[in-house]
Amino acid sequence: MFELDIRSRKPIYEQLVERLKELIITEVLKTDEQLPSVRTLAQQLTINPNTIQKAYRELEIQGYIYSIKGKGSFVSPANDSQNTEKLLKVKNDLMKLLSEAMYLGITADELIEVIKEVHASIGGGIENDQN
Amino acid sequence: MFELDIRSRKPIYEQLVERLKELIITEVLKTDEQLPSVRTLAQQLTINPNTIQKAYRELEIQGYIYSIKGKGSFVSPANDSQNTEKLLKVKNDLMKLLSEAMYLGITADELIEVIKEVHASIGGGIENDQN
Amino acid sequence: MFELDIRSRKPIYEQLVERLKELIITEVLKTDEQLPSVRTLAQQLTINPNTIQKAYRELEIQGYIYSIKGKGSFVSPANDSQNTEKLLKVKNDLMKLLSEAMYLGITADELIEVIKEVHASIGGGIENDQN
Amino acid sequence: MFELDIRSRKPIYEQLVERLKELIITEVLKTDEQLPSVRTLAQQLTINPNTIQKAYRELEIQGYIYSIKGKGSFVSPANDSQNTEKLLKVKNDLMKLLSEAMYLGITADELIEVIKEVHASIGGGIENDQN
DNA sequence: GTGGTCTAGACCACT
DNA sequence: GTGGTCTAGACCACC
Repeated sequence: MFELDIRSRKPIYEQLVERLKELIITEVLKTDEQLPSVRTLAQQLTINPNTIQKAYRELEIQGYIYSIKGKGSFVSPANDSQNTEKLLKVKNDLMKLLSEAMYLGITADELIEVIKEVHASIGGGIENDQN
Repeated sequence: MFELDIRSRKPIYEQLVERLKELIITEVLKTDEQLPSVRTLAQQLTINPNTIQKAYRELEIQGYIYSIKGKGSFVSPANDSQNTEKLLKVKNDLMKLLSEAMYLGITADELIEVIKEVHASIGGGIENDQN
Repeated sequence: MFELDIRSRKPIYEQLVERLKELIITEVLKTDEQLPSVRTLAQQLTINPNTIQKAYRELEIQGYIYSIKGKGSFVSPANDSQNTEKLLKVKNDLMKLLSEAMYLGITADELIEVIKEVHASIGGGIENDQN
Repeated sequence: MFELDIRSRKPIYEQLVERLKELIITEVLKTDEQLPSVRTLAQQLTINPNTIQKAYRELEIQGYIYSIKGKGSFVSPANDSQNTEKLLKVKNDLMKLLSEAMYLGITADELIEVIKEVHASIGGGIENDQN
């Protein structure tokens, strides 16, 4: 469920935040569902509880979850602004990466192929025009 | 020309690398053109020369520039030998990012728009659709 | 353990990189084993920590070690994904060097001897001749 | 005749030294043959005369050439110790590179192939066993 | 405690 | 004057 890469240069807590965001956005974790407790998760992932704490705090700040003292942490109701904000960021990143790919000489065919591959592996989620 | 955010969590040298890459990709800086000298740029940005050094070194490793002791730093030609492997990496990143975008529900129209925008800002470098 | 020549024309950090690579290749330092901390090693060698840093960073780029903030630096597993391209580069270098050796009149016997020596000091890692 | 790589990280004068050594060892430049004058070569390669000077001085120190004031620079008589010394260095480098290749998992077959390729492109210069 | 970034200032090698 | 290396010492982020 959580594929943490201990060797990555990206801090563990950031990996956790990203992964949990993804689970929330894709609604694997549904609104008001309880997240695993800090200690449980720490034990499961053999990771320092402080690290989990930090991830949860970050998620709370960003509005993805809310915590109730003595009870635990829960998924916040979906918020459109979250999604659109993220989409904007992703589109921006996409532009940067596309620029780089084009500079390096990616061909239109290759580009199409990449898109098709992704499209197949996801299986829709993108409205397609004619196929 | 260089908008550095000294307070950002992103290290200054990384910001520099990104910005310079952008200038090279968009061909504001052209092949074999000389970059500002380490010291000059350092003075201009009121930043330590070592920091500029680090950025230039990183760009050299990534193949975007080459430096010659006693002469200066210059933009590498776009079609280098190591390009193939770099393209492979970028294509991989592209797939990840596209997956994410599709998960978040990017529409085909938006995607096309992004591609067109990039295409316009670079001005070819990708074999195109209808000429 | 580390014989650094402070007077050599070769930068200290490069000497460090070479030496550490050697230790990793000969498996004196084994996969996931922790390297001495930047500060510790700096003190031991009476060298500035930044210099050690630079060496470690270089080794990380080359894929021989990985570093985790707050934890330390560790030996990367030998068979990494990026291995193929590295092998290609090394094979190329090997060809150049072999050409030079042959020009200088190295004999087949000497060549075989070199290969055997290396083979012995590593102890396999190459599928071998007769077993 | 001189393929200098202006973009290489290796200083130009070193490239010159290496190239000239090679020409002398392979006897393209024969004993007591006159080398091109500093100015001529500088003009030919569109390089600063000082750089040529430095290369010639280095070659003189290493005993590959001798200079006569007012006449020019000439190839020194072949010296066995030069060759053997260089061979030793090359063998050492070969060992390092082979170690690395093996660590990266080069197979015996690949190694043999590399050797054969070089052998073919040189066309002997190595005493061969059976073919 | 660990790695990572940055500064200020020095020195060297190369052109 | 250029890039490149090194030091001494500071501060931050992470675990």
